[in-house]
Amino acid sequence: MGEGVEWGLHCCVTLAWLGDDEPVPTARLAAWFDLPPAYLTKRLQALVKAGVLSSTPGARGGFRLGRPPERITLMDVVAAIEGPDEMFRCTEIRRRPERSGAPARQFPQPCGVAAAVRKAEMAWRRELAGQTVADLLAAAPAGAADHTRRHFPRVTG
Amino acid sequence: MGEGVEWGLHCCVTLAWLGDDEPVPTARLAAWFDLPPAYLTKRLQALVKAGVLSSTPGARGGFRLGRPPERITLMDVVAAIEGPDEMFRCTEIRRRPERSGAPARQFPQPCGVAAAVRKAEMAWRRELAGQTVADLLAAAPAGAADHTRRHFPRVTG
DNA sequence: GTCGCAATACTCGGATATGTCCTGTCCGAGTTATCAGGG
DNA sequence: CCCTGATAACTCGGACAGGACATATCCGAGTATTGCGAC
Repeated sequence: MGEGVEWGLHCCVTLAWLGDDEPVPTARLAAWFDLPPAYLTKRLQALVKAGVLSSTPGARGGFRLGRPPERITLMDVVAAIEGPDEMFRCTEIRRRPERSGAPARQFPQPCGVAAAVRKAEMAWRRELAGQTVADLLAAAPAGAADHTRRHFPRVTG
Repeated sequence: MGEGVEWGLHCCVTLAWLGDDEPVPTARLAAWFDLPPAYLTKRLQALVKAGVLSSTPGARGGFRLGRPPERITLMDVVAAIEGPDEMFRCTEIRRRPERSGAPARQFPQPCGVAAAVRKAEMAWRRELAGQTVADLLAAAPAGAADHTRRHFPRVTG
């Protein structure tokens, strides 16, 4: 997993705390978390394309949540940033004996090995899809939202 | 996930089918699956170090299963090949506002974001640990073992 | 005031370095079986 | 028949090259707000 996932999730939580009265520019988020601004922008754009965030261009523009926190699952964020492809890619190794001279056979689909690993992968995805940004907000300590709302605007971007 | 995982699992299944009367050299496995021999060796060595396989040096040496298939979980193979580190690494982004001028706070440990993702990661690991190579053998089609035993020795390494 | 115009502050998308890790190869050292030759 | 030594067949570990992908930066284009000046 790239670290972009961590960035994305923390940005979502922060945006939720700040509310969506007015959009937050990337420069501020980058300054807050001490991240490279240009690169963070790329990641946020990916979240916009997935509908997790919405962006408003122009002066006083920036990013805000694309929908309420209860409807943003961790799976949404991970999928948007890491890309849609699964972590286990079956290259059909099992068929290669044919290249090496063995006679062709009937193979069940999918490959048993691939199916087994994918079962685990589905558990991972299901667990991610079962948690929302709202859950993260609920689990955060009491003063966290206030602390953010108080000091975020003061950070020099 | 690197493709080494697929290699490792298929090799385990094949080794199980071939039985452990006599060890199987890497060159044969590589020829069977049409894989780069030197690189496959590296992966098998990792499995040996984890106890999944055992190796016998010298002429007529090679690899065989390190323990019965029922006691080799998919987690064992994945951990041996992919390494012990978790896929999500928390870099404690949440603390960085302090660097940017915000006052220090008390943070719960672990970070809520990290905990949420790790919960999903645990589901993935649990699912992998719940399946063994023996399960893969049981799920394979009827003739697969025979087919392998018949044609494997004929492949020119 | 208000209309128009320029400057500013943002996002968006693409092009481009840089770095890190996965993939793949090679070589030397150690270990064991096999085999040939001499007693 | 047995002992000995050489050869061959393997694993093991490290060093190293190449390429793919993640990381990071920069620039031009588009868009909205703000502010200024003229009427």
